[in-house]
Amino acid sequence: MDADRIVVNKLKEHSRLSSDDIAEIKTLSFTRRELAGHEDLIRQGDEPDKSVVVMSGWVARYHLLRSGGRQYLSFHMAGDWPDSQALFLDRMDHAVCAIGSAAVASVQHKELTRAISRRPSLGFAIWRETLVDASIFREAITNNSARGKPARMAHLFCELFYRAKALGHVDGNLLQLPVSLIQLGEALGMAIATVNRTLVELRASRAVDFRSGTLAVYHWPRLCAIGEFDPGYLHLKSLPR
Amino acid sequence: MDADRIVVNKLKEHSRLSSDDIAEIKTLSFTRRELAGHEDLIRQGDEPDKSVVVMSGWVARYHLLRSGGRQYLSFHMAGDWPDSQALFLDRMDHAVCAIGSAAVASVQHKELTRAISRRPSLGFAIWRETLVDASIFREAITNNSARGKPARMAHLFCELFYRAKALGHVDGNLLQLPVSLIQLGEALGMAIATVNRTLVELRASRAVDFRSGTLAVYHWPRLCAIGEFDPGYLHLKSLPR
DNA sequence: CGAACGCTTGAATCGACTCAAGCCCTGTGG
DNA sequence: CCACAGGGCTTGAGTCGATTCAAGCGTTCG
Repeated sequence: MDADRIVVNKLKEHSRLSSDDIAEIKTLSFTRRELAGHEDLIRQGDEPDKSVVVMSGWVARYHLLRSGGRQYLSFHMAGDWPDSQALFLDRMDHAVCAIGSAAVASVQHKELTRAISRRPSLGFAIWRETLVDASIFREAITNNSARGKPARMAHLFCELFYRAKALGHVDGNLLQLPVSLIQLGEALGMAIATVNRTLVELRASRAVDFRSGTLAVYHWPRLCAIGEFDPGYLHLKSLPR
Repeated sequence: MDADRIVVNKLKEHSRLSSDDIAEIKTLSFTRRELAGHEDLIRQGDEPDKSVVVMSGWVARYHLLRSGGRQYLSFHMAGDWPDSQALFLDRMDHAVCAIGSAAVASVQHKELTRAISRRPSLGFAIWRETLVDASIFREAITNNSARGKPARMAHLFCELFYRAKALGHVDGNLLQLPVSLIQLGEALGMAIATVNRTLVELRASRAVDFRSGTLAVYHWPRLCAIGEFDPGYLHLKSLPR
């Protein structure tokens, strides 16, 4: 799929786009780039001059820790803008890497700001995109701080599945999600041993299974219950299911 | 101080404002409101039609948990826009309450969007404000997920002190911060007993003391070291100290 | 003066982490 | 084609630390 199609599709999740907005998006020139697994796309401290949209696969944002470890902050799939913030914040306070092989498309900031100044409503849509992003971060704070381990993991699964479903990336009850248990632990703030034990526990609930890079949702309502998941914070206009 | 002065002062932290931008800000009509301690200003699920700037005291954002408890997400002092996101996200996914007695000033969204459409650069400044907000949330994820208890608490103290200093709210080495230990625990994801024990531990370092609503910083470099604090994520143009 | 709230502290419990060993699968080189 | 090395996953045992529970103190406010 073309980058502009993906962008329009994504922004329509939460914003109304006029045909002029869409036409403006079509004028943007995207440059495609393929990424190998674990490849860094942007590093902490970089001052990028372009913004990136995910075209396929997954990309993640993370903080580098003093210890050398990572704190994963968010996961992004086709349609997401993992560095939309860089448009107005010069220096990256976090890094972005590929999770499994992925592809992205980048636009020059200059082009984007020109488009925004021509179509302010397009700017508002992208702004809204960054605000949803912030909302997801808030939920992550609560998730990692206030919920028990099984609920925490279930909540992440719920969110990723729900977002992927909204963007049409779910195949039946399966979602390809090539994260390792180590990365899962670095996202949820748990040691790898605990990640695995929690996974075993969740399997026993017969609501989800995550193994070898595939998330299988067997019982959505029960999974939501375990994860205390309420999708309101994702601010999607059309709430699937 | 007038609301427009406070707003200009705050936005100048990270954005360049032209005299036209400032003039536009001065046209906004703010309504002042006094808040008692613990009073809710905005509730989860609300659909506010105005934005709020803190005038004095502290305000906090929080998620209500199923258990009835709270997860505090961020603390805001005079100059901050604790609900800037509500401009473009209709439904509040979190609540805002006063910490101690506080005052806020509100503007109608309509007025604000009108001002933004007239002065796009003003919109960019507010947008940047929301992006810094998101950056602070990201740091909170890392703080609450990856750092040990003393570092976690020290980091929060560093952030609040640094931000307050930048806005001129610090008096010598003292910062008025009327949060209870319970609230501190609900922000940092620790039980109250642990909060107190960690406080004792930090006192022993002779770098900080927090008691009866006052934060005293005795040794800033050591406090930063304990909290692994690097202010880059606050994206301030002029970095004090 | 009594009640309520917030802070403090100790003791016991529980859960997560670390450490360690072993497994499976994959990819590589002999 | 098989052996081996490495990475990721799995699991158990022991340790450590945070939580819970509980009691007591101080201050504030009605």
